[in-house]
Amino acid sequence: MADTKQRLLDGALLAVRRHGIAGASARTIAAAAGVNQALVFYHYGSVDELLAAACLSATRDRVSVWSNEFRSVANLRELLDLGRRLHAKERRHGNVSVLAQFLAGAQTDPRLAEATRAALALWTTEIEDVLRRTLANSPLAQIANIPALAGAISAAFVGIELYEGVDAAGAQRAFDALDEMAGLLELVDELGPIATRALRGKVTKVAKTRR
Amino acid sequence: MADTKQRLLDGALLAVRRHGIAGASARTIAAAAGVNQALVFYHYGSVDELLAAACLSATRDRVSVWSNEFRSVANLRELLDLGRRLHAKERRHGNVSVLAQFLAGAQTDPRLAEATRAALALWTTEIEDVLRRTLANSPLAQIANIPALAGAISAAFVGIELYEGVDAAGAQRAFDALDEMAGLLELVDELGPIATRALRGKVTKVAKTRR
DNA sequence: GTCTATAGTAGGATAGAC
DNA sequence: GTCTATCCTACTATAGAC
Repeated sequence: MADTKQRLLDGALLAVRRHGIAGASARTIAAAAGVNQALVFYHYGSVDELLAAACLSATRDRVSVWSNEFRSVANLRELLDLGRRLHAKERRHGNVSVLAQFLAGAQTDPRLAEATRAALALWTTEIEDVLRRTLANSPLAQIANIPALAGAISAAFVGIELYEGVDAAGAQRAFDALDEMAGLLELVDELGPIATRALRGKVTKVAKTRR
Repeated sequence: MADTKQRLLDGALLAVRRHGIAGASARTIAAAAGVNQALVFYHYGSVDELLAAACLSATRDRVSVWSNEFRSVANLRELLDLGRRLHAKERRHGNVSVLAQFLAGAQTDPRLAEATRAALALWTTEIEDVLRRTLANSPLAQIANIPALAGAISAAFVGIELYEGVDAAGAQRAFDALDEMAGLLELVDELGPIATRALRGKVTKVAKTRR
């Protein structure tokens, strides 16, 4: 059945959630999936291959769930707020630190690295679209490299996810701190026409010297 | 000898660098340290315990190496520049992704979690001092929770480290993007007395409503 | 496609000689 | 303190019955 392949994908994620990437073996995965251990190799050839497939498939699922929310984000603060809701909800379902686990495992496993890079790119693309849209009329757009900034945001988010695993309260405070920073950017935006024009002028100057 | 305990600490790091946290076994560690495998258990009781000790000891070493540099940082941009130099140099010595590896392993291992939290706190404290010093005269200080912001910065840094493992060019671009953001903050700082006063006023207002 | 059985390997941990 | 030898467990992967 095609059902078994799917169960193995789900089982792989469950095993990573429960035991970390290090403890996700053919046996723990099969147990979590409720299928026979040999089927891992029959359907996917190796544990690594299954993990890579699970990483991509799961990320595709989650991104598509949040895709509409990303589309409705109107400014940086809302993006941060979405990030926070996403963090909270996905964590409750245990879907969060999984990507971070894959990322860690990818450091020493090329096959996993390829899949993880692709999975992260799915999130980054969503953020990129938001930035392009929300920064369209901002001086920031002139100075910022949007895809690069999107990558930085994704990476930072993953870092805070990992941080949460060792210091939950600290991670919560970190999100608060980013809220404060976003609030500051908002204040800059509301400074009034004179200051805004001055800032825009400076930014344009800097942007020129960069080219 | 006390020498053997040290060799095991070094071997543990070497093993994590080479094989990731998942591949750091008593055997690979002992091989990297050039000592007998049984000594892991004689000196540290278990592999986890050795890894925890290695994480703390190594972080203490690295932090003390960079401590003077942290002390000479005068503004946010210099902090970012230090972060970049730190990233480059430590990575060349392979000392970088180690903390990220520990952090990933810590997600499913309480003993490792404790040590990793403490190790990360060593870096965070350094950053906290820098922020407190450099933001002393900035409107930012009123609005920002300095320890929380330091935590966010540490976590984000670790995230970019992990990101580098799957997409080196992307990580490089992420640093560039953060440079651009720091540049923007600098521009805001240089806006001139009128705009600065306006911003300061707004910030004070916001800060009040928060209390 | 799915199962059992098993070969072969690697790892955690300990006992006991030196 | 350090070594060899070893036990036991868990893992990857495959062969072969059904």
